[in-house]
Amino acid sequence: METNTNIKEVLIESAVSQISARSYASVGVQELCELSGVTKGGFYYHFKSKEELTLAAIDSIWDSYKNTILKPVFDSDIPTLEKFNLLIETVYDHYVTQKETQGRMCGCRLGNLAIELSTQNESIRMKLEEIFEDWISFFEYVLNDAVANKELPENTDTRKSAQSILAFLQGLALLGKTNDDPGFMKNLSRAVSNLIIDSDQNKITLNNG
Amino acid sequence: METNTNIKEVLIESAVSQISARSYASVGVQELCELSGVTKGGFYYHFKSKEELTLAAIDSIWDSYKNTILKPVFDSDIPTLEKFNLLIETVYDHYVTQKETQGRMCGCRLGNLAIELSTQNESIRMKLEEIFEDWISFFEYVLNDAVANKELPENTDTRKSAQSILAFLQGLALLGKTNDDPGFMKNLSRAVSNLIIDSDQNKITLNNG
DNA sequence: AGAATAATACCGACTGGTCGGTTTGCAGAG
DNA sequence: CTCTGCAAACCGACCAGTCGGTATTATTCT
Repeated sequence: METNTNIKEVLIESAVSQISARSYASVGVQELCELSGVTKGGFYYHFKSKEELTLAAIDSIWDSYKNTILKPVFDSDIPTLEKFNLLIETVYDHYVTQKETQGRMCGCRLGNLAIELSTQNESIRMKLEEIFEDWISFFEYVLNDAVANKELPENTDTRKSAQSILAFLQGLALLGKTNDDPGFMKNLSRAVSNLIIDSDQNKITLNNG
Repeated sequence: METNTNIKEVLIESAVSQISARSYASVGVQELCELSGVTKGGFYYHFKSKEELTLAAIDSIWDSYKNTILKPVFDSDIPTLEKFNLLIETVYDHYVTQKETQGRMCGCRLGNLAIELSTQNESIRMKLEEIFEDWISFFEYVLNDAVANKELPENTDTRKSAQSILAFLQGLALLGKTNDDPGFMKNLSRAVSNLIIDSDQNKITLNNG
């Protein structure tokens, strides 16, 4: 007999959308089952717990962020610094769309889970820690490339800069969510590049600034 | 008979510490009562709901942040830009202490509630929106002062800069919480001042940079 | 081939417990 | 005798997770 492979995927999709729109705690397994046309038994046949489903949902969110935001932006053929400006603009557009389609600005799906669950669920915390590390490493790699291409000076602290940029993104998402308004990111695309610093914590002086 | 005014305060204190260490959803009214030596009847005599207690807890947190962090830092007699550097260092110390005393890095208590509840509880969301607005206005006021004192140029975008600084703080707290490590803020004190931008979104060129 | 057996994929009623909140009881002060 | 300031018992709703059962397919044995 074949597994209906859709069940897992449909449940993950429901989990992503519901948990993102509300919170982990407020979304019930029963509710997820009803939304997905699955019974409780079906759920627990495929996932051993709500936590396990959430772990799968987190992977799915991260894949989606990489494919729909990071890759398009950083594969574009523009100078490195402009890529980071474009990133902010793309994320801004993303949140505007979110607000239009869901009626709400829900912030970063990973940041939301990180804050809600980091002190409560160690395996989820660890997964998110790894993902944020991937995210930071990705930025770091891009910046290292820019150093190699002489777009940035040798003494650029690419690690700290990458961390700062992710922190800035997460913070803007938090404020945007609180105000239910993506506007916090508007007109800040150029501000990100200010977070690229050298090893003495001074801002990099740009050629094209 | 006199109201035991301690009950409200003790409950608020318990709520602040428990909700900060875990989450709003995971902390029960019953539990709060037990920790505070109060019965449920007592609780609901003083607060009409868990939400109302939380609203009071949020006020208490904001008061505490203002008195123990913002005032000491910004009342100090140093140049404006160094105040922002000092802010980051002070917040870092705050989180280090938090981790030592509670065994956990729990992030910003207001940011945590903002992310968990903004999509679920409109009155809490509005209260946090107001508090963040106060916070931003405070930074903005400090920056405006610096412009008036010629510490910053005329065309400084104090509003956007203030927003960016708060976002950065919140983002660093989020990453720190996820990694259960305040280290993200270490050696970033000088980076904040990079977020002070002019009306063309260029970083302010400093005299003392 | 065909019967017997096993494994898979799923169903939905049910369990023990927790939730926020209510109702009633009651001691002491005015 | 009443009103305040609680205490204690209680309420229905809901929670994640379990369990006995079933239908369908795969495998083994003859």
